[in-house]
Amino acid sequence: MGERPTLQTVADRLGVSRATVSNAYNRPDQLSPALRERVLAAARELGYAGPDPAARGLRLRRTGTVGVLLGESLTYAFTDPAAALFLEGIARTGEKLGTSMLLIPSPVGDDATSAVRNAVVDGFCIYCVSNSRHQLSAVIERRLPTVLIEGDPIPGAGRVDIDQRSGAQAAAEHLRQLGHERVGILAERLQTDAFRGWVSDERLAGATEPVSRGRVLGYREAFPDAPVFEARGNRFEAGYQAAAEMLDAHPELTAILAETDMLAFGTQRLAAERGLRIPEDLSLVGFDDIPPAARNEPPLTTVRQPLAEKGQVAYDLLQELFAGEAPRNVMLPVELVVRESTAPPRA
Amino acid sequence: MGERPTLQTVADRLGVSRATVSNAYNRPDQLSPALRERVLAAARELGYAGPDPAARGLRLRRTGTVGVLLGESLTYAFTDPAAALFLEGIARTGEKLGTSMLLIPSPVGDDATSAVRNAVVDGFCIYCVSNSRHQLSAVIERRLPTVLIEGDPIPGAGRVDIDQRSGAQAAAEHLRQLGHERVGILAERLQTDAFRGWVSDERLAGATEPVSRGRVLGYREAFPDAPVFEARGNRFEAGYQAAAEMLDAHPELTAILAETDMLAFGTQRLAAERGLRIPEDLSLVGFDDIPPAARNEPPLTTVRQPLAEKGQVAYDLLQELFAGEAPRNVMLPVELVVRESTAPPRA
DNA sequence: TTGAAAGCGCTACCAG
DNA sequence: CTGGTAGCGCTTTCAA
Repeated sequence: MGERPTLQTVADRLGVSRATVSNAYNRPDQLSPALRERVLAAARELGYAGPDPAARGLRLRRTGTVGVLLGESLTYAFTDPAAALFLEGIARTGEKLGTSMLLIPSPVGDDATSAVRNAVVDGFCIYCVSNSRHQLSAVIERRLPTVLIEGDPIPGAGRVDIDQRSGAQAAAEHLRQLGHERVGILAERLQTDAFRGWVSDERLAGATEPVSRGRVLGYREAFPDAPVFEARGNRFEAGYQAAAEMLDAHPELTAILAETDMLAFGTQRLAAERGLRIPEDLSLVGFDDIPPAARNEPPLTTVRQPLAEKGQVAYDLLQELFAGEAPRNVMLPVELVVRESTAPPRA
Repeated sequence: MGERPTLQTVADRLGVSRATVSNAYNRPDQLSPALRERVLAAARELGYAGPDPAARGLRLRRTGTVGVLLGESLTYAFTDPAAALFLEGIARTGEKLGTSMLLIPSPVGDDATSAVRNAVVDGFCIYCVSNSRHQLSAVIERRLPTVLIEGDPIPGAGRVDIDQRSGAQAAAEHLRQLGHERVGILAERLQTDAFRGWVSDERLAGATEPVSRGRVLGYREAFPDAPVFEARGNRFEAGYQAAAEMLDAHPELTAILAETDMLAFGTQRLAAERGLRIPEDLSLVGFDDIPPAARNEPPLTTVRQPLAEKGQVAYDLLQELFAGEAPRNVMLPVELVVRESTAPPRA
């Protein structure tokens, strides 16, 4: 114990200079293998774990870590399958390069930005953080390479996106072609507030959340008069409750367009409790195509987006920025996947 | 652009000393509010984002980040619900304190340890990493506060654990009391190799993975002769395939004890395909009580462990170590949850 | 091959 | 309340 050993400690022990010890770790070709071995042995003996990462980071201006900001609480990362898959994509790519991934919380406290300002990272990935302007500007101030995922553009930052709107439109069009005319739309947060309830045209027009805005507008393109209910949070229960209000107010509906698969699952549960069969009594459409969608009973009609690939591409764009290249925008394809939760409306 | 501004840049601009600028950020009570405001304004104007985290970390020997090691690939974090819930517990606790969480990969490459050695963190949480001895010793060498989750003890490290063995034993005993005599056990990795297949008594005796070892031995306590099949990976498909081999070889079985809920789910799928009803034709027991277990059809009998709490407690123990307290061990309770996937064997 | 010296950007101490 | 000063532990020329 006692003093924490440093490069110097090891150097002194061997009677060599700090530089030599440093080289033993970072540039093995700069010294004889025998000496290197001696250095490493001495280090082991002294309990020296190698160059201190903080000091190294200071000197090198590089840490091998990318920071990830999640819009919601950090717990979201592990709760929402779509977010999890995206992160898995990032993780997988980082893993290949041996880089770590720093999950940065959005504390509700007074200084939401301190975690951003203190993050020892080489760059940032921002996933749906439009709701936390402060955090966003803290990231921008850091002037580090940054990639936005499904967010409104920021100058200098790369972007990876999917075509929310045309995906949603295709799904709605699918319902229309089946003969549906009375459909309800279940939305997730449209603005940065904590609203929950029926969505007015004004609210929809003023929507600030890019994902929700794109999807709901896409749905509305096929069904301009469809009622829209805004759930709070992308969770099963939120979908369940939103569906309840929707069907209470509009028992005439023959189909539900949910903004996400999670909301669709909640809707399905409610439908089951009310004795509505899917798709015979009610058609149901989701968005995302998270893995459970295909395993669902009945398998869910939904819009597939390449979730893991999104993470991978985000990481690649970040690499490009590290390399000094100009920021790029990438638009990933979406695809309507028709399964068995949609059918023509009852006669 | 150009030069990245530093504390000094801001100080020069205002004609004050570095210390004053530093104080403006870190000790607001050390200077007049008016001056502080001027400093912050100048910083904003110069595009200075606040003290550099790397330099700060070097000076303070503290970073506000905890490193988390996952045994498997990092993707495991987002794939396995039990791991995800544990991480959520950590995240939630960290979020309160405004600290970030660094996910450290276990690259398969030559230097599995570089990510550990380069991690700019105040401490580590180790989740099931017994399979990567190199990484483990790299962590130990760092001599930072460390907490082990369900791992074999390390001197100086805190530990949070659950009583795998008695939980498993209770589950097995439950089957015995229902009248089962011929049961099969589905295990997950018992040793650090990539084995998959029937488990000999020798292999079981030499099991190095604490979680699997505890659970399987617990199951075996009630059924000393039960055949054990080792799946590769805690995944749905692995459970499916393991169950297939188990039931092919032992069609006489009336119940399956799975080491995890995930393996149980895979087993259920296989059973369904073979026309075996649960629990009428086959009783099924899991372990973990991940959320889908309760929603399963039929609801799964399993052993509940407090997954999120495990993360929370781990974080708390780490805090204690930061505060200089002695490392503690905490054993969290498990509880058999009898649902509808178990019943007496057919006559 | 090796070693001496110059910082990377910051905080904390101490004297004003 | 302010401003010098002394490092935190490291990497990297450059000269030997």
